[in-house]
Amino acid sequence: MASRTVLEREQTWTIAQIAEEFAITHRAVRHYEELGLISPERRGTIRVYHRRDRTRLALILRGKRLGFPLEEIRTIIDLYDAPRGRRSQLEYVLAQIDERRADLEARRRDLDEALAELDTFEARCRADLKA
Amino acid sequence: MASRTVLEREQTWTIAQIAEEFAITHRAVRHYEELGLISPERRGTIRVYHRRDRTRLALILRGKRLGFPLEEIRTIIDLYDAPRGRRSQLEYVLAQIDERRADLEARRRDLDEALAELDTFEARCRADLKA
DNA sequence: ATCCTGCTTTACGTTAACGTAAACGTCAAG
DNA sequence: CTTGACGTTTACGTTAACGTAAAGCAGGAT
Repeated sequence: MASRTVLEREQTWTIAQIAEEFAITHRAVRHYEELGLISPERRGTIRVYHRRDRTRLALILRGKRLGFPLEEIRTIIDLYDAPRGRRSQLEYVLAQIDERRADLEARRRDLDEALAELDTFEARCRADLKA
Repeated sequence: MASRTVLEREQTWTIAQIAEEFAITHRAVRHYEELGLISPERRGTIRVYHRRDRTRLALILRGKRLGFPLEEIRTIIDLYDAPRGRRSQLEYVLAQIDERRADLEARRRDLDEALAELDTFEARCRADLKA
């Protein structure tokens, strides 16, 4: 094995690696950038992705799985690294968090209801099987 | 108060009432019908909605809130009143149920993670406030 | 008879989230 | 030096889920 650089000077990734790892296309990655969801470094013309971008991508994809539109996802994840500086800002952020939480909890209620219905439905099916 | 019909001969609704009650548009209701998600009775040319349609609409809207595409929602709710007759059918349905459950549970994991992150993020904000 | 209200169909428009193709720069390997 | 392998921009295409007219029927009120 080749020796590693002793000072790991912050790892970076290419767009191909990112796409591969997150199982999406280059196009999708650039699309998220167009919408301002990520903003990779540029070395000349080429995009260079850092851990920060990967974190954001993970959040984006989870947001998608949860059914949020990309624009909304952007405002949400922007919250996370907003400059939590002035008091007014902080209070605004806290309010936003409350909204988000309410939204997510409503979804969880829906989800739990759906799961419960699945259960009772499965029970009916199993009963039919024995008959 | 006017006297009610003693034999309540199964209540029905017009498209306007349905749209109003579920807070959606006539267009959306018809759209769901085009995709085969509901199939109201026809009296002449006019659509007549029964309780069955209302049940389905509720399921549709919940599916939407959970981020499922309409086509998928259709196959799901069709399951609910599939002719649970022959054994082979039943086993197929049970398999489908398992898939659905896996899907929903994955979503719940995502959701719970998101909520957890919101919590820790809120904590950080509150800490900043005291500083 | 005519007008209004509610319902209908037909059909084109719109937004979101990419897909897909074209056309071009670049750098290391053959 | 030319050929790939990757990367880039530009731009039109596509699917989903309706929105939005346009145009017409049907039955009750005026």
